[in-house]
Amino acid sequence: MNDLLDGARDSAAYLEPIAEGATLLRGFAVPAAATLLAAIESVVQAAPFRHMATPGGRRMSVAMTNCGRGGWVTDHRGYRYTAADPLTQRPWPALPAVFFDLAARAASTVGFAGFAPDACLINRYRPGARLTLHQDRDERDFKAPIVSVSLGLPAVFLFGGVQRRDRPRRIRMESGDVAVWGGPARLAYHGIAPLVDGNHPLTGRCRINLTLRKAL
DNA sequence: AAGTAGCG
DNA sequence: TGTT
Repeated sequence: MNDLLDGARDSAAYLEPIAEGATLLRGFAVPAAATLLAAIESVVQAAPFRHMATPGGRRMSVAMTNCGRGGWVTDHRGYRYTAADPLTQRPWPALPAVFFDLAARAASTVGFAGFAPDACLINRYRPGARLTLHQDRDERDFKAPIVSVSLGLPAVFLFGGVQRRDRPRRIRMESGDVAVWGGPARLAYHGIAPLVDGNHPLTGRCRINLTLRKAL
């Protein structure tokens, strides 16, 4: 299992700058992808995917679940991190070591040493699902970066600036790609364009995204 | 301290 | 969102 992670160092992974403080690691998670998928399965068994509601009452097209000490949730009361899954009233499943290690290593590779995530949001995109431009600002402190892992179908990642008016770049994310943003880019607006239908050997007709954060 | 990852 |  460690050899899967170590393998990333020797694979064809390469870095691609997105913006100041934001980097794309292409192919970084390819060697660990199957292991990550297995861990996702076990999380979902305890905390199933669900479509949360925005404070305005709209159902999100992306299905979500969480693992780690904190889980991101939204409902009519707003956005926040909770220790327990509102669906089951039980604590969110533990953060799998393979998630933690991958995120810490990706962060350290691009200059964020000591990243210790305590929350992982798992997003499932089916064809047509999207995330409009938003900032991640529900975390306690913004010193820690965000690490985002793409698995399955490709998607167009929209990455803008810290001002909403900044026009986002469109970046194609493929399975095994990892985006890391922090420092001056920590509050950058970002999103995902509507997922294009397709079939991926790993996930079938969907894309799974892991977003690791230090939230607490 | 009001509004929000959605909508047209 | 609710409340000093």
